[in-house]
Amino acid sequence: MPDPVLLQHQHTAQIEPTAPFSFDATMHKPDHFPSADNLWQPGIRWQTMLWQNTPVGLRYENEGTANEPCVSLSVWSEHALTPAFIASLVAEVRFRCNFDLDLTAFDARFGSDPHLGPIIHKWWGMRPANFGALYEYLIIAIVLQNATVRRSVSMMQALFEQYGTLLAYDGKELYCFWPPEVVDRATEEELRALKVGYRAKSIKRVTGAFIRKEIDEFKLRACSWEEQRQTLLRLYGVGPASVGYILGDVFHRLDEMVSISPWEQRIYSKLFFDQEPENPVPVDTLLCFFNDRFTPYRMLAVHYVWEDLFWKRRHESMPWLEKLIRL
DNA sequence: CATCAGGGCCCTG
DNA sequence: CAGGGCCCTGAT
Repeated sequence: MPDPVLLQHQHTAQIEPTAPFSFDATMHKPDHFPSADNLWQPGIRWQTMLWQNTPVGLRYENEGTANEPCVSLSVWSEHALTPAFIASLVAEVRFRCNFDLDLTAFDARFGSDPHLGPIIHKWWGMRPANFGALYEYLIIAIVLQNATVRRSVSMMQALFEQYGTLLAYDGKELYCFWPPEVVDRATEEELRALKVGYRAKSIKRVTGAFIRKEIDEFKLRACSWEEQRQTLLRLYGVGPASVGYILGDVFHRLDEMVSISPWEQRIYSKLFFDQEPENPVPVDTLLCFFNDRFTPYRMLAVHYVWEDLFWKRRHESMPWLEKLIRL
């Protein structure tokens, strides 16, 4: 391991998310594969962040309750930060973590639903969240493609070790994502040496699109849902499955539900129809069902059921699920 | 040892 | 619009 960059300056800010807010169910997603840029324990999430080209180490801490939410955000940096920098960073994490999401309409509509209601109350205030930048999510999406979880983890780790920056703060050592310029300078062969295989080409070309400013995360936020979809689909190596995740997680499209991959199909079949994975419900049937039941919150509704399943998995073994996850 | 499919996507015919 | 190929890895 390289010598970490020691972050010695610490700033703190208080954030009050909208109520209701579930800290743990929002700030930790048990279905995400572990990656060296973050760490979680109940009540605390550590997360590195490259903001305005400055690597920082974040610690989110729960200091509130579901109905009186309060998050204390500590920011570690190599050099002292200006108030303007902190302010823009706080605004950005408010967006990324969905701290301003208003769940009241969703809760009112589905809170007494026989299936969804109990799950909503169990994870009261949970919201979809994404802790990184669009560029970073794209890299993760590419690394996820056509690979088992174990392999995705090792590809991501190799990329961090080669191109990321190791940060030391708050007694932790975590990698920070690289700016696109760093991977832009790398060759495809260099990437392939990290065993990312044919994904090297996608990583290079997506990185190039950011370098050439063909895509801008902040401009894209203001675009329509379909404009966002088309812009993302134009990226080489990014198809409908990756775009679906990005529209939901990065752009908070709570009704996104377009593509269902075979493994998701089998899990949905079990969760919503109690069908065994061997003979799953057809994708079209699932899409119609979600459409009828959950519009305009198809992604959000499914997110609750999905996350509930993966939280359960932490202390309950579910052999049918283990088979589908393929570690 | 060989073969195959995996938490997709591109490209070709 | 269907299907082969793609890097690698682990399961069979």
